[in-house]
Amino acid sequence: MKRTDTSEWPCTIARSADLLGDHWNLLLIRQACLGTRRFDDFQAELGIGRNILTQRLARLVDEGILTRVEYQQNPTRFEYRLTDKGRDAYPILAAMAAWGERWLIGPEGTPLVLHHTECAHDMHAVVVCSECAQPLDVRHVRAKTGPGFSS
Amino acid sequence: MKRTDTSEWPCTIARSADLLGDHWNLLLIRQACLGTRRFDDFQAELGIGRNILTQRLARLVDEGILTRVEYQQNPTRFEYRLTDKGRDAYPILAAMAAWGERWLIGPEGTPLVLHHTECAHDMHAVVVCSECAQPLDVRHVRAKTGPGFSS
DNA sequence: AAGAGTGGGTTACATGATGCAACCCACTCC
DNA sequence: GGAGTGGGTTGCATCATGTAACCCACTCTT
Repeated sequence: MKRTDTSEWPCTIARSADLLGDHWNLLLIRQACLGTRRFDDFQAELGIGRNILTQRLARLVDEGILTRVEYQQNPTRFEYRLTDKGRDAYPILAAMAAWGERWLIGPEGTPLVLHHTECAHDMHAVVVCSECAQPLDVRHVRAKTGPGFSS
Repeated sequence: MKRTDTSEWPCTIARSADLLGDHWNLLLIRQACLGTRRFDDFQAELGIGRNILTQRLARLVDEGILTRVEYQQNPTRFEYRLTDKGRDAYPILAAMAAWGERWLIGPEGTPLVLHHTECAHDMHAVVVCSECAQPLDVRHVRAKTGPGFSS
């Protein structure tokens, strides 16, 4: 049966999860953030099947994460570029990378180091509160229903 | 065929995606963060099939995100509690919620509002640089290979 | 001019993963 | 002794995936 659709649930995590709760989508956005734009490059870099890639790229374009741009005519060729919405998803990936760095790597150390060109330091992502700038901890966060809460 | 295993890739995003790139896992962690601990509660709150739930809980326990604790004998009953590793994944969910709030909701407003008890303000998550505390933007981040880079 | 790319897909097929519903079992409560 | 409760397992039909082969419109090489 079809995978459960959570995109309409009254929870922004569930809605995001409908798109981001798919490893190929996450990896495609990661690649796009790293500069990949062409069908064959995504395919070669991730080893994803071409049919699945077609399907995922279509979904991401549909959701407004990527745009399909013609970059050449005769023959017409397309490339996939991040939109603002897609670019804005990067912090989520950075947070996942930071978590993975803390919990998923062995003694060999991180495979990838992130460098922030703004401050010229190697860094990792930290998720903080928009109001007090303190790092978040589940135990200090409460969820209340908001105006858009319904079904 | 089996879904591609990315847990050994030399990229912390790919490794995290192997676990977090699954909507049920994300939603289970979310529920656990909200306080759910029992099999039947997870099942009822998410509407997930019982066989899938069994399988996912086993995986999460296996990965050290949850622990299966006996909370009663005669008959023996178990509950699932977040570990430190699991609790530490909350910021990722919070980042997803913040993104969802910006891009996935209609004019009706957010269904859920987060309240930070530390500073007593309603807030949203922001992902910043560990060194300069500025919000991250893909265009200012470069990835370099680190010590653990191999296959 | 024939043959080998290149870029971006589609098709077919075997096998895994899902959703759904029914069934189990060891208690406890009424 | 019949109805829960909590935590699962089993079976089945249908989807989604991985793999690999095939297409097509051009262009470049020999």
